[in-house]
Amino acid sequence: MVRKLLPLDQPAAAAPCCAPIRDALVSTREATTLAKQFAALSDPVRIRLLSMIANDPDGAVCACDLVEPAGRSQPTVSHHLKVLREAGLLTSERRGVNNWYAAVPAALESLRAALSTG
Amino acid sequence: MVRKLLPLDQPAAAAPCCAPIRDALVSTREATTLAKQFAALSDPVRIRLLSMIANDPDGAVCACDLVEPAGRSQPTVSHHLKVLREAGLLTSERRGVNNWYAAVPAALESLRAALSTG
DNA sequence: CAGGTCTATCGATGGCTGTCAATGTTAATA
DNA sequence: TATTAACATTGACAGCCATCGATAGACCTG
Repeated sequence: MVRKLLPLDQPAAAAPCCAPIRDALVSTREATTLAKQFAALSDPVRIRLLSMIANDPDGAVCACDLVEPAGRSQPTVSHHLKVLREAGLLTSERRGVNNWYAAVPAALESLRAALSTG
Repeated sequence: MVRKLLPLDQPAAAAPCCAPIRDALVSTREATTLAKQFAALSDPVRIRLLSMIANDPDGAVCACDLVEPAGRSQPTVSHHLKVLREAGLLTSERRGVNNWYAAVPAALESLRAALSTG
């Protein structure tokens, strides 16, 4: 956790994927999309990683600073970050040797919308 | 899907379990609780089951009416309903031979809160 | 009581997943 | 170029999970 550069900008917005669960009947396709996103949140290590990143005052966190607080090995943390990124909840940007991760607020908002009424 | 009785009342409210992910750092214990709840939503069949139940005009659905639309065997549907019930997202009530399932709006609201900012 | 219906449970199975050690890859530095 | 640091990928393994057929239990009806 040595050579750092600048944090990255806030990522672009993500459109809501599906109709709200409590608003209308969810199609099989929509259900599959939603299930994948919720699956990304179905691990306590990933929840904590996302929490750390989303609450960072700079808006982005170097991967090197996530290994120790996560309490897992470096490959395992890298794996979890990849899952969160592929679910659209995180973006990553390489800056020199470091990899900076930022949350995607719109993606969380999209999931919130799926749990809402109307 | 024959012998039916009356639907059940709306279930009691569920208190929010954890601090919002985007509001403060989530502890390991909170992360585990949240992860379990999100895991209940990490399957497309369960998403659709929850959607069907939460959108029912009567507020409750007989399990017998969920097997065919779920597209899974009766034991599989029973298993998924159990997962949703144990996650606090559904309640069940036996009425004669039938088992009626109802959504727990406060539980969904609790998950929404975990994804909110502030 | 006998028979039928609804639902949960059991046992088995194939696939997925979290984890780590080892290795590969990329980039900065001497 | 050689070395070091940061990070991803691979391979392996154990545990979990979705699924179904078979079965059991509960309940109504005749």
